[in-house]
This record gives sequence, structure tokens and C-alpha cells, in this order.
Amino acid sequence: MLIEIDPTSTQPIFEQVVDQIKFAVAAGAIRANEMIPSVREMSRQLAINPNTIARAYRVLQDEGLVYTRRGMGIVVAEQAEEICQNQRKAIFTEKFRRFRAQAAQSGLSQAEIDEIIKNNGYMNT
Amino acid sequence: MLIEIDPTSTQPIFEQVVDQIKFAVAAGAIRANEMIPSVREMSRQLAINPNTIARAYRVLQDEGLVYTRRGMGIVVAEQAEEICQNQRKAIFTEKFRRFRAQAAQSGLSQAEIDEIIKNNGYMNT
DNA sequence: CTTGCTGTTCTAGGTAGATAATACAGGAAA
DNA sequence: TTTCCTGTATTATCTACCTAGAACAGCAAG
Repeated sequence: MLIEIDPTSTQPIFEQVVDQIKFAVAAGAIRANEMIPSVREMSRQLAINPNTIARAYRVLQDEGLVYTRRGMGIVVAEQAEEICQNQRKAIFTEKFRRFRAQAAQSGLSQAEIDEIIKNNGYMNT
Repeated sequence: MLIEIDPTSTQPIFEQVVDQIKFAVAAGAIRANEMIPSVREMSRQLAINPNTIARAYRVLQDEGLVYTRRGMGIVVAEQAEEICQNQRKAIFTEKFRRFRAQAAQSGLSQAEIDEIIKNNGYMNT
């Protein structure tokens, strides 16, 4: 499972962890009934405080995406993959909408916005 | 000058204020040698603490986009419009690049990303 | 049993952002 | 002059996020 944390982002670390795990589940990198890395192991991998990881896991648990087995670890729930796939799409749709709205509100013309999109990866090579 | 603050954003308020003023200058809503609303007036308009506005203005001043006249107010610098236009473009290019990178890293396929962009305002209507 | 790993909980401290209230210095205008 | 508005500075308080360290409960495997 590849997880990358951006320390320069204003988005809280625990939220980044939550999103990244959702993405990993959505992508099929972790399947239902499989275990995700323990709090302490993930803490070591990302060089982040265990409490921060634990908070992220608590969020996932509250959303019903994972359930816990004391002494064992945390297991991905049955319906998690489908839920995460939908959430992933929703997350990025929302992100893009915000980008568009802000760009328009900033006074950038439609043409300028399209140019930014075109020059940075939309539908070519 | 139209300024909108998004309280749900993780971006700090003072940063939002900074960006919005830059956008207003870039769009020509405020021109060189014109004054921007006073700390207290802007504070009233946005219902935000004067200290937060003052901090935003301090950033603008440190960047040389505005200069202050005690007792008078804050004035937009000569070269501000050009600088702000370049920064505006850079800001949104960077935002879009982040969006693209995160979307790709999440496991979304190129086709799915293109679909999100297409269905939310790119090059139609 | 003991050992070692789980997740969980707790207290404490540090930092950044935002708010609140106050005070000061300087220019404009009466 | 006085009055009123500027920007600026200070102090205190609150919250969220993050870190740190310790302790506890439960399960597995030796």
C-alpha cells in the first residue's frame, strides 16, 4: 500500500491518511477482509505520531469502512470497496468544482482556465 | 471589490483574503494608486476579526504589492497588477497540477479523470 | 503461564490560526 | 486645537492539530 503525506498541505495529516486509505481500498490495493497496517507500523512507515494514525483509523471505523479486532488488527469491511470508489469519485469531482469556481471568481477568463487545463494533462499524451 | 471567504476551507482565512485581493487587483477591480478598504472596514464587511485582516495586509505589504500611508490607508503599488496577474495564473496552475497528481495517485484512471473534467465545465456551453 | 503484538485511552505540551480588547502613533479635516 | 479615521502593536484566550509518553485491555503464539 503506497501512501504519501504532503506536509506542506493545509489539509490535516489525519485527513490525508483517511483519504489515502480510501483510495487504496477503492483501487483494490486492499480488499475486503484483509488487514491494514497496524497503528504503530503505519506510524513508523510514515514517520508520523501513532496518535495521529489512530485518529485516522477511528474515522474509518466510524464510517464503517473497517472494523477492529483487538489483538489482531483492523480489517476492511465487506462493502468498503464500493463505498470508497464512490467516495473517491465524489471527492475529486468536488475538488475540481472548487477549482473551477475559484478560478472563475478570480477573474480568469474561460479561455485562460481552459488553457491551464489543457497545458497540464487533459486529454493529451 | 467582491471578496468571498470560505469558512469550510482548510486554507487559513488570512491566506484567503490575501489571494482574493490579489485576484481583485489582477482583474483590474482595484488599480494602482487606488486604496483598498481599511482594516476595520474590511473586517466589518467580511465579519472577520481585524487582526486577521491586518495579518493579510501585512503579507501583501511584505510582498510589495501595497504600501501604507499612516492615517490614510493602504495603497496599491505601481507594478501590482502585472505581478498579481502572473501570480493568479501560477496559483491556479499549481492548484490544477495538485488535483491531477492526487487524482492519478488515488488510482483513478485517465478516462475517469477526463470524465470528471468534461462533466464539470471544460469547454462546453 | 509469559511474551509480544494488537487497538484504545489518557494526560501533557507545543504550535498555528483566529478572536477579543486595548492602546499607541500619525495624518486629515473640522 | 480637537475629532476621527488610519495602521500598528500588545496581551490574553480559545480552538484544532500534532506530538510525546505512558498505561490499559484483549488476543495469539511461544
